[in-house]
Amino acid sequence: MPELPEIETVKLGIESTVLGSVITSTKIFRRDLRFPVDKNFEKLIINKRVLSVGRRSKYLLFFLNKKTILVMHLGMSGKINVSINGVSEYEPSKHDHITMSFDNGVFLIYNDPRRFGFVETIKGDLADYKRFKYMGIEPLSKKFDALHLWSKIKNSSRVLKNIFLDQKVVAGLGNIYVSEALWDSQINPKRTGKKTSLADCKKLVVSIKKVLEKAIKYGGTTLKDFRQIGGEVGYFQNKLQVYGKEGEACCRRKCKGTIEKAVISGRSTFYCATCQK
DNA sequence: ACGAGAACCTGTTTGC
DNA sequence: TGCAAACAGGTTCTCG
Repeated sequence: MPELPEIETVKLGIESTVLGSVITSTKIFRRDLRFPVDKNFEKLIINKRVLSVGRRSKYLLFFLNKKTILVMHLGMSGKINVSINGVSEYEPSKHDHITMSFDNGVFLIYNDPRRFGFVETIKGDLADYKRFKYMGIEPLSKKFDALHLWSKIKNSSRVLKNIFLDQKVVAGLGNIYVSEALWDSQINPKRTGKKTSLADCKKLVVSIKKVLEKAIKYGGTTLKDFRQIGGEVGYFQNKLQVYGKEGEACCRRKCKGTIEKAVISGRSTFYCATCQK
């Protein structure tokens, strides 16, 4: 489910509710998530204050005092639900794995049916965090430009679909937004890195930023599971141009093509072979 | 050293 | 209708 825009949507929603609050209690109903929840997890976060909330790629970060960072990942099907007025008599629903109470009455529920997500804490410097060590650039950062991208891909014989799913190249794109950004650039997902020019990279960078920013503006994409923190769906699924649209007419002006689906690197990929070259 | 493919897990949709 | 297979937004591990 959640790619960069979905996590950013959650981050923006959660920030205003927990910023400056102290975690008063936490309960773990299942510890066997993608990685087992550390046995000291509760101890490590309780009585700590949220100094800020952040996001890196698809990871949600709670910067707590005493240099502790709480990391949450939502995997494919994860959700975070927040109620502002607390909850009395809480009974966990199916796939609720973790809850957290804050001193301002906020109650947070981490729910993930497939358990591909996880939570963990790290101490000290983010740069040393093992999952970020080899992670690629943030696509919405200023440093992500055509030259940067070109340097990463110009010698690669992999296809662009595959390259953009690789978090070591650009961090935060997933299966939906790769298809959308390639369509927006009019570049074929089967093109190799080697055959991608600097001028193409310019287009790709513009499209990636444009698609991600627009998706954030619309509160992310809800195909099935994704919810904003109050339970509302996102709205970007109404703005998708190719993802899930196999057999439909390409909606680019003057293009008479039809959207095709191909499995590339094991993932469904949607594109228009007529206008994406 | 790298890249493709499998694996992780549950729920829903598709096809026979 | 019923059941089995395929498929789903991500990441990590194994194997060639």
